[in-house]
Amino acid sequence: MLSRVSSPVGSREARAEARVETRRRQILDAATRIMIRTGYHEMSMQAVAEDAGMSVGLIYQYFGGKQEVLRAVIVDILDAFRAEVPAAMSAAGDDPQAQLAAGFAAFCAVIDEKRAGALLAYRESQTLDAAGQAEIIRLEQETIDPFRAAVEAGIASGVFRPVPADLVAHNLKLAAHGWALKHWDVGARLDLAAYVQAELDLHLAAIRA
Amino acid sequence: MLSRVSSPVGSREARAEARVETRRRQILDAATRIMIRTGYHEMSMQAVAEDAGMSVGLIYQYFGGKQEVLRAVIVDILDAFRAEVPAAMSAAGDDPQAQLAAGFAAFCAVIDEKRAGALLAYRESQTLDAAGQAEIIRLEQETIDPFRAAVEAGIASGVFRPVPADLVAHNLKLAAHGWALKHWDVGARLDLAAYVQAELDLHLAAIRA
DNA sequence: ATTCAATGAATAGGCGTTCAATCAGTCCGC
DNA sequence: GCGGACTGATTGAACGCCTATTCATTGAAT
Repeated sequence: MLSRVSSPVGSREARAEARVETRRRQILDAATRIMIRTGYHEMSMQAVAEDAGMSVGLIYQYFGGKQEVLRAVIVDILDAFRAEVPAAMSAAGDDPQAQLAAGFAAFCAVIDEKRAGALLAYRESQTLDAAGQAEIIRLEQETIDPFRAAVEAGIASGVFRPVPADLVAHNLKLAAHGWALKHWDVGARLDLAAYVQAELDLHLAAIRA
Repeated sequence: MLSRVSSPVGSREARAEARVETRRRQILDAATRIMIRTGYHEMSMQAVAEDAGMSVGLIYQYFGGKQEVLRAVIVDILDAFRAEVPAAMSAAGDDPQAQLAAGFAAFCAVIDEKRAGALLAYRESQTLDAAGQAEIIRLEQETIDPFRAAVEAGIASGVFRPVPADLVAHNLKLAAHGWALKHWDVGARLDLAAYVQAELDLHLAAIRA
């Protein structure tokens, strides 16, 4: 194409792009709602169309097919983690312990907010093809890498004893996921704040020098 | 019915029962193999029949339907955990630390052996109806209750500081599951023994008085 | 007049489940 | 022993249902 060079703001192209974004979001939101209720395999494209207030055919204008919708839904959820956890940690100052506490609390908060979506990402991610799975792994590692970095900084400064930093990051991630995965169990006894507090106490005690 | 009172060993009834068990196992093994490869929804009953070396119709003689096959496969896997973990712990003597170490090692060993099956149980258990899910929750709690008991014993005897015992049990379970869930990540850096060792070090350090 | 978003009926394929038919032992009267 | 019911295991083609995807057509904006 390469038609117009430097299209003006508010141009036809810009409006079109905005409409595309709106449509994709409508579809993603509808698909997320339905999948949370029924899971991927029980979600019919007709149901997504109805929930999104459009026709089936239109979905295929914005996504390649059912599996691409799934991939987009999962990436959408994981993106929230990737955006918020590192942000919370760098806002927490220089103390590794404070960073870990802030990052873990943020992680759990996002998980709590989107509990159903987080579970969805968990259980449906193996439905994706290899490329989709690789993308998910990348997003997840980007999310927890700040944990690893904070632990290493703490070891270097002597606040923490020498422990495998990546394993600690892995454990913190598991504990955050655990709030969603085993909510039927843990959630019956603790609220979110208490869970975060108790888990932090344990995980920090495990590594303190 | 109530035909024969006290049927002799090797009677018609006994042989029939043995055959039923053989058949159910053939079906379960075939279904497990296929689901590990493709997942529940992509598993067709025709494929199970072929893999098990029998006809489709026969499966319906031994199981009520596809979902009942799934339930049996999952229960079969969780049963291995429930059998081995408590056994390892009570064989480990009276010291709570030794008990936790033995139980955790056994848990991880079974997970490692049946990694694909454990993941399967994880992924597909939400496909079950309410009764099936309740059974799974029951099996899981039975498996990890010895962890809780050991932690409480340790607190009572002063080896451990006062921590929420059920949360520690929950964390140990997560760490064991983590070996399967995040094997693509952790397994690249550690072997099973090293993982068990490192996790135990962290989890025990977290609770030691 | 042209472009492109939007529709939704029709297509095509897959699969869980059923069931009438077949097969293989077991029992019993002779 | 022996043949002929009888019982229960086994088969697999056929049925019925469901849904992802397509595409000829319509509608609206430029």
